[in-house]
Parts: sequence; C-alpha cells; structure tokens
Amino acid sequence: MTYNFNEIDAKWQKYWAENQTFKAVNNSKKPKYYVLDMFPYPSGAGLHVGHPLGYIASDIYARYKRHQGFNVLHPQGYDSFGLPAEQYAIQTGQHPALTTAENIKTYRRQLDQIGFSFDWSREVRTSDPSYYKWTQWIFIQLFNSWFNNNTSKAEEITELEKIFASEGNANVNAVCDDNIEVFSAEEWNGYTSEKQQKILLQYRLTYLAETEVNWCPALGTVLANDEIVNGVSERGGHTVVRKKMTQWSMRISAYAERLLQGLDTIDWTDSLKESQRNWIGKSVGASVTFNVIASETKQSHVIDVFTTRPDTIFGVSFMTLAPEHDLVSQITTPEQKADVEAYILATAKRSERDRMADVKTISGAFTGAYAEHPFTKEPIPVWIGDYVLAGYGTGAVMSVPCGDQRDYDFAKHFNIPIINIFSPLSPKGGTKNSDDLIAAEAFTEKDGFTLKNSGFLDGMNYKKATKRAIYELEQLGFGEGKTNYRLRDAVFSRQRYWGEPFPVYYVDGMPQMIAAEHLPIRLPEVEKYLPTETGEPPLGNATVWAWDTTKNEVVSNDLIDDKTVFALELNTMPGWAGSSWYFNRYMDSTNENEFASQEALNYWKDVDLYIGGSEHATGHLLYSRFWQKFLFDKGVVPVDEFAKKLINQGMILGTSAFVYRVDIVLQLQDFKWTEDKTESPYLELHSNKVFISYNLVKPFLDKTENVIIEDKILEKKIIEIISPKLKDKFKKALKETGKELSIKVSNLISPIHADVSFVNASDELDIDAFKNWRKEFKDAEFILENGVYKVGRDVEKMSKSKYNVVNPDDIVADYGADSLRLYEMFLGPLEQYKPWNTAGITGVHNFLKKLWKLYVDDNGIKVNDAEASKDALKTLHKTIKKVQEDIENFSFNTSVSTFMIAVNELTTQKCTSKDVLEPLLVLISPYAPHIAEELWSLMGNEESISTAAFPEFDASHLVESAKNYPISFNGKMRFTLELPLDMSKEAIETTVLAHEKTQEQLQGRTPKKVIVVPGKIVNIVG
RNA sequence: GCUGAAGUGGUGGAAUUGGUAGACACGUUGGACUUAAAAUCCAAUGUCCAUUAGGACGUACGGGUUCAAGUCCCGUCUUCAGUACCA
Repeated sequence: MTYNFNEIDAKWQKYWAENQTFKAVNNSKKPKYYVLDMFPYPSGAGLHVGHPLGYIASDIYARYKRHQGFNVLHPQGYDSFGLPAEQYAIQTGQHPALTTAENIKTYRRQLDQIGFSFDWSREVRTSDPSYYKWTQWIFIQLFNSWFNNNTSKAEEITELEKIFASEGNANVNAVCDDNIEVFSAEEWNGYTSEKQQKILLQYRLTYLAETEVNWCPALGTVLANDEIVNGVSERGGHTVVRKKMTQWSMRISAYAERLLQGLDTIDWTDSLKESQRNWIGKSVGASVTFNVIASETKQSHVIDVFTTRPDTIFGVSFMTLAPEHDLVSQITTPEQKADVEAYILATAKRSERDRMADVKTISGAFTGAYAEHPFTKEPIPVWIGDYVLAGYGTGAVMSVPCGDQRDYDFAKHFNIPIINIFSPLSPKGGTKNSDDLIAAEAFTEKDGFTLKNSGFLDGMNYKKATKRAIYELEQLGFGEGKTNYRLRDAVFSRQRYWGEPFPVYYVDGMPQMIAAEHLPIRLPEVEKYLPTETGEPPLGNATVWAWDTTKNEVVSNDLIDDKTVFALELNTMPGWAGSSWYFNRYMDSTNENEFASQEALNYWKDVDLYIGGSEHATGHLLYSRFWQKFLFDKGVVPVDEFAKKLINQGMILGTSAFVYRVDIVLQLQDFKWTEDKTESPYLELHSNKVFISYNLVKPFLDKTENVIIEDKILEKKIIEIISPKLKDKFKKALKETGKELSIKVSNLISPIHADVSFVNASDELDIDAFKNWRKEFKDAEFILENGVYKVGRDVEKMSKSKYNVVNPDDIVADYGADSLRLYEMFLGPLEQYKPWNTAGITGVHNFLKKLWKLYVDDNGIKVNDAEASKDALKTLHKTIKKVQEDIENFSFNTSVSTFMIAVNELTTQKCTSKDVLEPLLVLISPYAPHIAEELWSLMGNEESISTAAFPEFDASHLVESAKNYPISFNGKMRFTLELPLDMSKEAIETTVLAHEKTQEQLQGRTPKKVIVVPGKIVNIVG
C-alpha cells in the first residue's frame, strides 16, 4: 500500500463535509473555545500560499482544543464589500455581486482542499443583505445614542432630549461637537423641530457634519486616516487632498480613554498595543486661554491653546495659529493683511504630502495682533505658521522657544526674542550655563532643571511647577488641566456603490432613520457604477431610491414629493463597517430576528484566539473594539473587548526569479551634439533580446563602462547574437548620418522578473517556457553558464506583478494538503516574515511518507497489540510533552521537528505497537489531519480521529538513571561522561577528576575550582 | 526623529530558569541500488589549521558581569515594520 495523498485528501474532506464533523453547537457541557481568523476579502486573484498560513495555525489550534475536550467554534466567512470588485465592475460592467460570488467560489474550493475544520454552516458575507441588515441596525443604534462623560458610556438619545426639555444643556457633560451653544429648557422647548434635530446631531455617536476630509479624486471618494499611507491612498497610491464635505462620522473619540484602558486587559502583542496607543495619542496637560488685545475697531477675541508644558508658561514669547485657524481673518491687522493672505494661499497650495516631506523649511507670517499673557499681562505677538496643525488640539499653540525645538527654530528664523526660564541642575557640557545652551537649541528635557524668570514658579521643578501653573490658571479662570487625544472621529461615508447602504432618508435636509423592522435596505440597481455627471455618488444613478414613509418601502425616485416620499442617502458605508462586528454574528449567524441571540452571545462571549495580519492594527482592530464597547454599553453584547488573545501571523514572502537583460547601445563615433539636440548620439537596441546568466553578471559589470566589444569575448558573443538585427540598424544609421558607428555594449543590466514556475530547484531557467511566455521574448538569446541559464533570486512580497506567486492548488496536487500544512508551519515561527521555497517541501513530504511506512507495509496496516518497548514509550511521551508545550506557545514549527524526530526514532526501533502509534497519530492529526484520519481508520477506528482525546503525558516514562555529563574546562566542553543521576556532587567531582581524560586536560595542574551542577554540567577551572 | 521587532552555517530555522551552539529540514558532496534516470537508502557537511590524534576561532560589532553568555548589563552598527511638525 502506498501513500496516495490525493485520494486520502478527497476522501476525508468529503467525509468531514457529509458528517458535519466540525459543526459547533451553541450549548454544551464542554467548555467553549472560540478560534477566529480575520476573514478574507475574496479577490479575483484567489489564494496564494501566503494566505493560508494563519488559517493553518488557527486550524491546528482549533483541532487541538477539540482533542482537549472543548466545544470549539471555528468559523469562516468573507469580507465581501470593497473597492476592487467595484473597480472591476466599472471596467467590465459586471455586477460586483456576481464577480464577488465567483471569487468566493474559488476561495471556498481552495480553502476546502487544505482541509480546514471550519464550521461552514455559520458562514457570513458582509455583502449579503441578511448580514448587512444588522450592520444597518448597529448604525441606527449609534445614531440613537450619545456619550455621557459622567458615566463614561453611551446612553439613549431620548434621555438626552428629556434633559434638554427639563433643564437645558448647561449641565450636560457629553462628548459632542466643539461649538455647542448653551440653551435653557425654555429655549429648547421653543426651538423648531429642525433646530432641535440639528442640535441633537451634534451629540449623536454617528453624526452628519461638514468635516474636512481626505478626498481622493482618482477614486472619487473620501478615505479614513488609516486608509492613507505616506500621504497617498493605501489602494492604488493616488494623491489625496483635504476638502470640506458633509459626511457621516463616527464619534470614536468618545471612546478614546476606554480604548486605551482596555488594552491593558487583553493579551495582544506589545507592538500592536503600542500602535493603538500611538494612534489614540493621549497627552496630559492644560488648556490655556489668551485674550487678544483689542484694537479700537475690533471686538474681543480669545485664543485657546493646549499645552503639555504649562510649567513653561513664562517662557512664552509669541503665539502661533494654524493658517486655517478661524480667528486668523478676524485678528489680522490691516497692515499685515496682505502678508497673511499671501501666506495662507501659499500653504493651501501645498499638498499634505509636500508638507510632510518638507518639515525643515520654516515659514509663517505675523498677524499684527497681540495676545495678553495671563500672568504677566505682557503683549505677545500672534503669528501664523504651518508647523501648527489645524487638526490637532485647538489649532493654536503658545510658543515657548526655549523649551520646544520647533518654537525655537521659528523664533530664530523670524528674530523673535527667546526668554530663558531654565536653570539646569547639571548643565550639559559641564561648564556651560543655561543661557549658552539656549543660544544653540531648545532645552526639551523634563528633568534636570529648576525654573527662573518665571514669577511664582521660580525655583520649582517640572512636576511642582506644572501643578502650580494649572492651579493659578484655574484661579484666574484662564485655563484648566486637560487631556487631549490625537484620535479623530472616523469619517463613515464613502462615495461608492459596493458597500452597505445607509438606512437613512432626508426630510428638509435632516437625516431620518428608517425603523429597524424595515431593514435591510437593499443596495439598489444602477446602470453605471461611476459617480453621476453632477458629481453625486454612484447611488445617484439609481432610479428606485426613495423612501415612502407610508408604505415603508423603497420606491421610484419619480414619486418623491417631500411630504411622504423622500430621497434616500446616496453614500454607502466604508469597508470597515461590516468587519467591525462579524465575530459576534458567527455566534448565531442565521438569526433573522436578532443581531445574535442573547443565549448565543452569553455562551460564546468573546473570541479566545484571533489570528490575522498586523496591517489591521489601527483600522479594523480599533474600530471593532469601538463598536464592541458601544454594543456593550447598549447591553447587546456581554463583554467589552471582543478578542482575548490576538496573534499576528507574519507574511510568507515570495522568492522572485530574475533574468538579466543586457542593454545594448550603439554610439556614433566622434559625435557632437547639434545645437537643438534633436539628434541622438545613441541607438539603443532595446533588448528583451539578450539575457546573461546570473553568475556572469558581476564579471560583466566589473569592466569599465561602455567597453568596445571586439576586445572582449563576452561582448563578442553578445554582438554575434544580435548582429543580424543590428545590421539593418547600422545601415540605416550610417546612411542617415554619414558618420562612423562604434558598437558598444553598455554596462547597464536590467533585472527582469521571470515567472517562478519557469525555474527549477537549481535556479535553472526553462528557456523555452520563458520564450513562449511573452511575445517580446520570443526570439531572445541567452548567454549561458555551464550550459544552463541561471536566474538570480530575491525575496519579495508575493504579488502577481512580481511573478513570484505560488498557488496552493499546485502544491496540494503535487504533495497533498498535509504536506502544505506541515510545510507552512515548518518554515519558521508563526509571527515571523519568511520566504517560501517550494524545493524545501520535500522534507516534510518525506516525513509523511516515513510516517505512512511506520504504520503500513505492502500487506497493509502493520500496527499490532505487541507490548511497547521502553524506548518507544519514552519517544512517545517526550513527544507528547514537547508538542503540547509547543502548541500552547504557538510554536508550531518546532512541533513539526519533534514529529520528525519521533518518527525517525520509532522507525529505528521498528515499533509496531498500537499503544504508541495510536496516541502518536492523535498528536499529529491537528497538523496533518488527512493522513491521520486514514491511518486511524485503517487501524480499525470507526469514529473520526477528531473525536479522540489528546494523549496524557506520563513523566514516569522519561525518568532516566544516568546522564551524559558534558565535562568542560574553563567553560569549554572537552568530553562527555556518562554518570548515574543519583550520584552525589562529591562523588561526581571525584569520578571526573580521576578520569584519564581529565588528567590529560589538566596536564598535572591542580584545578582551582570544580563546579558540579548535578544533572547539568561539570566545569573544571584551572 | 520616536516606537516596536530582529541580527545564529550556503539557506529556512533550533537551543528550557545562563549550563554540550547549529536540533529538524533544504541544499551540496561522496557512496549503495539501477543499463540509465527517478525514487529510496547510507555517510559527510560552521570556518580555519592538522595525514591522523587533535587544536584554534565562532551566534552583527566593542566592552562588562559570571566557574560558565546566543541568552544578563552598558555602548555601537545594521535590517525590517509602524508612526511622524501632536504643542
């Protein structure tokens, strides 16, 4: 009997599907365990070998937990709304729903053949109306909520209305828009409904507001901050500009503190938590109010600033506002108006990216206005400068040049006085006093100084002065202690088609929610997926997209009368909407009446192990935590963190193959540029014609530039190859110019990606396959080494454009699913980035063949009831111990090695005992479930191996009587000596010293010291 | 700049609370089997010196602690990732 992996894979995959082996139940006497993968976006390209890495790890863990007696929930689904499907629809006119369904089919086939133990009965798709019905429902809940700062949680908006009606908003401590007007109960009750709605909108957790957004013209949509990388869009790398638009936003800033605190309660990686902390960006300090000194014609203004260093307030020598700051136009004096306006115009022209790229150039303008120092009452000039960001804090800073490098540079540049307020306790550079220091740069440390020139703060250190400054500001009513967060509210509208429609219609411009019982509001059909001619989002193309408030259904736009039929929202929700709560839906994914039943939510509670990529650190993982906390406040979910433990799997990189194109240039001899430079001195024979083998590249390049061919053998060869083509070019060039040509081979070589499937394990290129690959390579010539063309190799991210993608389908066909699973784990630690190299898979494949042979020979299964040998039991139990430890530490690579060692040992021992081979199979089955099931059933078991209990480790089998001690001299191991483990320290010392090899090493010297660590080592110091 | 992770043979990577560095594989070399190839099996494989016995050096670099350091401490360098005028 041979190991026929393809048959075995198919047989057991069918068995698992038919018997619903991995279906989880929502109540059980067993303890629950929820293992989740970040669900995939089903792209048209399908899976490559990098994608299943995390799924394999989580699958091993899920299977392990089942063996341990847990009721395991291990679901899978698709994040199926998104931009690529829409872009494809725009290009081809195919409905995104169709292409998405096709892509999902491919994904499912690819996933199935790897043998995952997913409970597919719980599959979710975010683009499915039965799913996004509840995404819409959550949106409505957010709309109907506000954040009470006194209780630090979300509460019903109807409660807020009651407060407004009975006592106004003066005492309401809510997270809301900045510029809220204060009103009494009488005023509130007298407001029109429209005005009341407008005010309430400023308190809701999702709100409609004119905000400055990141507009991406190429994609025709806005982007969230985390969708922008280095100033360009994450998808496509298009430019992004700032633009004011009316958009839905999510008031995630309300949860900033809880999102920060919650990090301490979950077992996520430090780097990921650090990213989130960074993104939330908490800073503690004070807000300070500066009065603008009123000129005779103007009304009074104040400038609010946020500072983390209220202790340095006496060092303020100017103030700086962001150019976009609202006050700028109001306080600028007529004399400075021209300057200021010119500066604002100049900064507005600079894109976000330019501003980021160029942080060194100092620029700004004086407004002509002065503010008053709250303590000294001295006038302080007010400047504007683009180093102050409109989006952070209040968009204005009190500038302390002696204590902040940016303020310092600005002051130096514009000759603004720098007041020194620091007396260093131990000045840098020894003898220098603080004034000398300040002459060169700002002093930004928080310790090592006391204050001077600072009135009542003189002589105090940072801590004391900060406290006192805040106290004094509060006494004067000019400020208070304040905590500021970098986290901005998240824009929630997208001008796209393929996303969740909002359950929203508009009456007199005010948004109205559609009642939950009428959900889902289905995505309408459109003719075109592009924005409309009037610049509206793609849903503007829909003809049936109005809400009839009497029939409670979506009707034709023609019926809009603004009395009972109203226009629906044209934006759709962003990609992260559906992914922010899907982990809860899996608990009860087919429930039509609820988001998920309370019973299911209380049973499964949260994800015990979540595995996915680190690229979601500040997007999906932050938004999901936000929604979870909100749903917890509403009493919908029982816990306020959705994932207890999270592991980021590393990326599997591709090993790209390169061929080296020689760029050949013909040059006219003694050529001089003509005046108008229209005549080119070069004729470039654009290659794709001559490729040089990898190991010849370096010798070729080491020669001086543009060597004359005739002298060099290599180039001679090149010219021979290309000469027929060249002849025509020569003739033509000679005729046209009447000049001599010299033929030069440039020393430029361009590496070009070749498809990795053309290359064998020895890096040799299949030249014919390469030639047939693309038209331009059809008549290419190859300069070989030792009769073959060798490619160069480099490790890069796997991608279609680099032709280094390895398809798991091929691996599964050639080696079987178990080989793929084992190899992905064997490559290295789960979290690490590591290159894929298909050649290496023979190692694990051979292991599986050896495993097969351990159980099966030509006559069939050879496992019997023979008594297990001591050695075999020892091998088994050390394997149980190691594998169990490894799985629990997510060290899957080392457990594969352990299996290899075990099988090698048992093969040597000729073990056939069921007592050893049966438990061994259970150990291996999470990793290689197909072969395990097959051997398990060959051994006569009727039930799936997944129902077997994990073997118990018995330490008694590992008890040793002797230890092979390493004997070292001055820490260097010289020989080993087998001694009984129960030997005393003294006896060991005597025995070792008496040993002839010891005497040889010592050569008559007396050792100074002998270290004996029983059971470990002997070290002789001499 | 800041934050986080990491640096070990030709390659991927092992190494428990400091205790035999290089497990397990890939690759390479040699051998067996074969008409041959593939497959399989056996052996060798950190570098250098030495016929052998054996020795020296070795975990990015420089110091230190220790009987003993890949592991701990101080400093430096490099790579990767995230973030960036955050007041």
